[in-house]
Amino acid sequence: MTDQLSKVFAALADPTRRDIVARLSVADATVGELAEPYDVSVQAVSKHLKVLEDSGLVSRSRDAQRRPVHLEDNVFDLMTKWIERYQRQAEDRYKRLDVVLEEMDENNE
Amino acid sequence: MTDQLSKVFAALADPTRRDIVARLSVADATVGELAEPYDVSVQAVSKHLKVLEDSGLVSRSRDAQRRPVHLEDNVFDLMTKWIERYQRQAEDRYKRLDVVLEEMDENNE
DNA sequence: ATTGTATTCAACCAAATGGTTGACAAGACG
DNA sequence: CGTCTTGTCAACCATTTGGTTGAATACAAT
Repeated sequence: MTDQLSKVFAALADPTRRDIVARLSVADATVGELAEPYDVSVQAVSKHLKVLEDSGLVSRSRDAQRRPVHLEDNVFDLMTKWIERYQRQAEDRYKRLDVVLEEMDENNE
Repeated sequence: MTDQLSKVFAALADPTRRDIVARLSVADATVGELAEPYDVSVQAVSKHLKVLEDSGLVSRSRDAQRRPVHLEDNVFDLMTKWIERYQRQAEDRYKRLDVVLEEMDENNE
């Protein structure tokens, strides 16, 4: 699982990580702040953030002993492009199917 | 991992499964047809299809001993809605930040 | 009735995942 | 200096994942 698209999808497959992303869309936050509402250890959240960082969804800077986490929203485009491509492809297929059915109809008249 | 969104993201985190979805966007296909180009057993592909089916991304009908697989493209909306929501949220935040910075600039003039 | 084709089920295995606890590193601050 | 805060690293554990092979099921076809 080396490609970024796989990593991004895998990262968002976890509800806790999706929630972290949701909260980061409002404001940057430190690891401690992010961990606070969850019923898991700070280390576990730190691991989640590593997964998110590896996927490119977040970046971390440094402020003394704090590590503010920032959402890299540009990565969303990677997903939406993939999704839209095949969604469109599928839709187009049904459109073409409609045409075929219409033609069949016309031939039956 | 019970919620559908988690299942859909997890399903698409695998390159083989993404490729299957891509091919199904062109046309329905049987398990055997889908398995053919990959260097894994038919059973492995059958498992992949089970994951895709559990996520709601595909459905299977029956035609004698065949099990034609069909892409349920409506599930894409589930993802795009989630993504767009937080993408917009993040963008709005930067817009607001821009306003703040502009105001600071104005005060400095 | 036997054989062939398409697919799934079952048991197994190695690797990855998400969690834990304990120790450590880097700064802030008394 | 010593100590508190913030976060990561390391080792460990149970569960899940993606693959395998072999057996079983469900039809078709001869």
